[in-house]
Amino acid sequence: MHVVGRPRDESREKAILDAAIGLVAEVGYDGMSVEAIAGRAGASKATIYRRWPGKAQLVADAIRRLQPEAAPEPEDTGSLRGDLLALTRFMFESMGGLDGGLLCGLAVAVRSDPELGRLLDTIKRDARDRAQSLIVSRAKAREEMERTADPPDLIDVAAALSLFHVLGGKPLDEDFAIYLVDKVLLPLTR
Amino acid sequence: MHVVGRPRDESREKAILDAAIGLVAEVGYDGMSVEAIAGRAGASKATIYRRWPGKAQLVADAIRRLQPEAAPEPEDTGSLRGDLLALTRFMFESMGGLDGGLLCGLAVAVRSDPELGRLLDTIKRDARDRAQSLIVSRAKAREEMERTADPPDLIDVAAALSLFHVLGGKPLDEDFAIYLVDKVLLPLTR
Amino acid sequence: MHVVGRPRDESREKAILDAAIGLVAEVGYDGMSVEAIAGRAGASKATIYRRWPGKAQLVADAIRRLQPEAAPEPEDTGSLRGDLLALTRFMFESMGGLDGGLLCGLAVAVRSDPELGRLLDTIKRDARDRAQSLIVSRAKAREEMERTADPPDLIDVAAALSLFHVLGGKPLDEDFAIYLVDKVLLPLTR
Amino acid sequence: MHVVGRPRDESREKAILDAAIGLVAEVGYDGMSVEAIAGRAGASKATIYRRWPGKAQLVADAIRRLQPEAAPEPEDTGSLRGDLLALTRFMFESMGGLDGGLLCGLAVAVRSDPELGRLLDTIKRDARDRAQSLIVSRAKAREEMERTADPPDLIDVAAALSLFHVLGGKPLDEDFAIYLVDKVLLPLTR
DNA sequence: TTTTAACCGAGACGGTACGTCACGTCTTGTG
DNA sequence: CACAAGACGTGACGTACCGTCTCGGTTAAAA
Repeated sequence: MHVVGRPRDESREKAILDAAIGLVAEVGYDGMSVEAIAGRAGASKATIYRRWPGKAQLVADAIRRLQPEAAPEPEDTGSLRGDLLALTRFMFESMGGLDGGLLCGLAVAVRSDPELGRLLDTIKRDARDRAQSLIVSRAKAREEMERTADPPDLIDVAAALSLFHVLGGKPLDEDFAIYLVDKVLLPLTR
Repeated sequence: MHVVGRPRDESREKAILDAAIGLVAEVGYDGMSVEAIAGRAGASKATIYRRWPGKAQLVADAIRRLQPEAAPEPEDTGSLRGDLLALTRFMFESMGGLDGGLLCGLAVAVRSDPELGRLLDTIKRDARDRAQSLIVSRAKAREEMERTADPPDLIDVAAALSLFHVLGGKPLDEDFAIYLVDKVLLPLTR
Repeated sequence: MHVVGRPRDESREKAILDAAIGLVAEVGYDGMSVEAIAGRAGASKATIYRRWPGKAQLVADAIRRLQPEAAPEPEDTGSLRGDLLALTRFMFESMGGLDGGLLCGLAVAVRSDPELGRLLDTIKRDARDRAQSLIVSRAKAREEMERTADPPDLIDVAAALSLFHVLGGKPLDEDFAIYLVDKVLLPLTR
Repeated sequence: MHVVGRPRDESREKAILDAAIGLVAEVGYDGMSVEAIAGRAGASKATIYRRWPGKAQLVADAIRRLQPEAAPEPEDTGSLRGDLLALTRFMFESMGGLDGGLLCGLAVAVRSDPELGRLLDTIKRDARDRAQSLIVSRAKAREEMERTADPPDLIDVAAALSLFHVLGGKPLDEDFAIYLVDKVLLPLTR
């Protein structure tokens, strides 16, 4: 362990990740260069490579940071449909930055950083564990669902369809949210 | 239109696309070089760049070719569940090549060739128009579905979940097909 | 020997050589392409390669054509100095096109066509054989030179200095002609 | 001016120029590739293109380096003829590498680097300023030349004739040196 | 008159070099 | 030590040119 020498300037990390996120969104994974990240962050390549093993891992980390550290407690809207809509809208928001370009970065980065492969899980895992069970139990309490119902992972379905939607170049708007809830999620609870 | 000059050797196109597909599958989009494609195809870079504007578009085209030109008539298995399973298995097969590496190629290529964005549509469009309506009408005839039922685009849902599944690094196996049909597709028909 | 088939269109040769000369003068040997020659001549590459083995030989041929087929009888100006000046001016004229660009073409072409190496001889050979002896004998008749004088090849010297001059980027103007005659050629006759 | 950053490794320059000279001599300007220079120098194309704008300028620089930085003091041989012969032999030596291939490189490079056009001057400028005046003043002291004599630039003449000679494919040997001195240079001093 | 064979323009082909750019490593001086 | 700056080797990119080839079409001598 090193006990002497100049300590790392932890502010660099944020600057670099912010620059990376911005560039992924603007020009995509392939269109950006590590040099551009360094330039925008006012950092140097040496600093970047001292902290991350490569471009892919850096971008992976940057995307990871995009996810909210703590999904807020899903609010109780009073109905299953309302809860699902709120969940969908929240997911849209947290995927907001994930337009085509960012997803490409993700898809590529996933190759070099298998651990990032679980990011897609993470997008929904917390939500599922803390949201789905809550929403479902509320719905059962309201007797909107049968006690014995065992729906599939709704968040999986919602995330998958949203990803598919956005990959096709279409926007994650209210129309799609309503379609998603009324034609897919809600029927799956019955 | 050009009326004179040496005509293009159309056999080159197939050779080049085959080489591209092979390399995407073996080393991934980033790991392959245009020169390697040319070498494997017994072609020259000039020939490649005469036909495609760049690497991304070439790979996009190559992936496009993977799709079956004509989806076969979906067989009548005698039950809605059987039909859906057959459809799912067929889709898995036609997505077979789309492992992680290939999907990365796709994800990157999609950026430079918006038209490829509609590939995801194409994966299912024909199938939907000729399969979903057939399967649904058969199911209604068998009285497995209500006459008035209007399920969402089942193929959309199936494709989206499959893509999501494979992006997470998991295989498109029989277990997942059964989960997909029994927990998602079939419930959506009710 | 072929006795049947369409005979060559001899007009193509001139068109191609003219185009080649023009391009050498405009953009230099390296800056021009065989395709550009073909385009400017309204010809095709096949026609060019049917007649010349390569670019260097074509350019060599084109430069060769620049030389006058027959040097005119050098006029008798009444004095040795006048004769030498006239000779020098004539040489400048016949080297007129040989600016830097053209000389580069020549220098490169000479490598691939040793026969062209003798072009530099040709620039002066005829002149020497038919001019130097004439000028010298006239001068001896006028008693401007001793009967026994045996000057070096004046045209060699004139050509070499002119080439050197032009390679340095300086123009073959009247000032240089007078310098050449008064400071070099004339002294060599004494 | 840059005050920070890794300084250039000046040893690379020599390695690259040496490699370039070697290749020009071996295969000629056209026959060599920048990649070959890089390979032989143990350098990379990036390093080459960071220092020179292109192949022509690199070769120009390499040829420039061929010239001796400091022409040695011309020795006093005791006679004008001896001094001129010594000068001629020295010039032959310093032009030694300038065979056909190297001259082609020069001729081409001259186009892209006008400053190199003055290389031909440099071949002789120093020599003239420090040698011609010395040789001439010695000759005048020995009363081999008239005090009032004002010969042309002998080194110009010698260099021009030598260049012309070598361009014609003929060697710069002792025979030519003697011809040059006895038939041209010496007569010009009278 | 028909055949025949070489010519012509256009332009695709395999190759090879060009000059650019990015990656990830390294080597400076400064704090 | 960390850091900014930036040179380094490596290697892919996309462009341009070379010299060859294959087309459809033309032209004149031979049959």
